Amino acid sequence: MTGKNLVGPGADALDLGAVFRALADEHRRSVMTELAADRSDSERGCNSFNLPISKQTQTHHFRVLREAGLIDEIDYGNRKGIRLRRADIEKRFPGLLTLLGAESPGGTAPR
Amino acid sequence: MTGKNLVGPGADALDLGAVFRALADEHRRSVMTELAADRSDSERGCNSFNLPISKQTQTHHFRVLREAGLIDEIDYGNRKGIRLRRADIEKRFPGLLTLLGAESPGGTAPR
DNA sequence: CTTGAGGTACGATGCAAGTCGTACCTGAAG
DNA sequence: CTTCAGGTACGACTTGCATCGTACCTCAAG
Repeated sequence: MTGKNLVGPGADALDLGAVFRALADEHRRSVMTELAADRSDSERGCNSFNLPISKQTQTHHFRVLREAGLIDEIDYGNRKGIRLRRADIEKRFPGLLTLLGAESPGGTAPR
Repeated sequence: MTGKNLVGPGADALDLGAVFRALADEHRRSVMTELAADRSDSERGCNSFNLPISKQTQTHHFRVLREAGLIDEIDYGNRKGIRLRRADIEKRFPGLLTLLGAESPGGTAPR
């Protein structure tokens, strides 16, 4: 079965404020950082991120990311797929995804 | 008199989370967009931004921007100067300031 | 059919953040 | 000196948001 894509804003309708608000949360940013690091942009499951929060809260965070236009959520009924909207983000905000890789200076250096 | 520079984080200590949280607010982002658009990086006064908020709230917002490492605040006693930390930002998060110029598609023109 | 895992909807809660009122400080101009 | 504009400190208020509890839905495997 193909599953239907849950709606998000169009590529030209991405709002910088919504994007920054979405990326302001640590959990959502860690998801985006993982997605941005995988250049194959393969579809991922919701619990492949090992977020230390309840599933209700995960639903909330993924919705925020989708409504900001950063990811697609594919609904399969009893499970859900996550995919980065790399092309749309790069078109609208070029360089944003690269920024997520600069999270810590020199990779995972101690503080 | 020269005025003393209020303290902010070092260039290598800029935190992406703090930066995104700072840019999530519309008023702070409008300030940063204005600063980023001025390539001369001249020092500006606090009320040269015409923010539609009280001066106490302005004090709050400029402090958040300074503590995120995005601006310098120069204290002259009875007034204050604001300057963009362009070099530090570009070194730590290259492309971030360019992103602020992409606020609305096609410059500032409505569609 | 029943069961169980993945996910959502709704509401409640606790905390962080934006806003402003009052009072006070600093320095320049009278 | 006094006056006044720019700015800060503190507190109160309000809103937004992250979090989770309870209940319900969907689908696949028994």
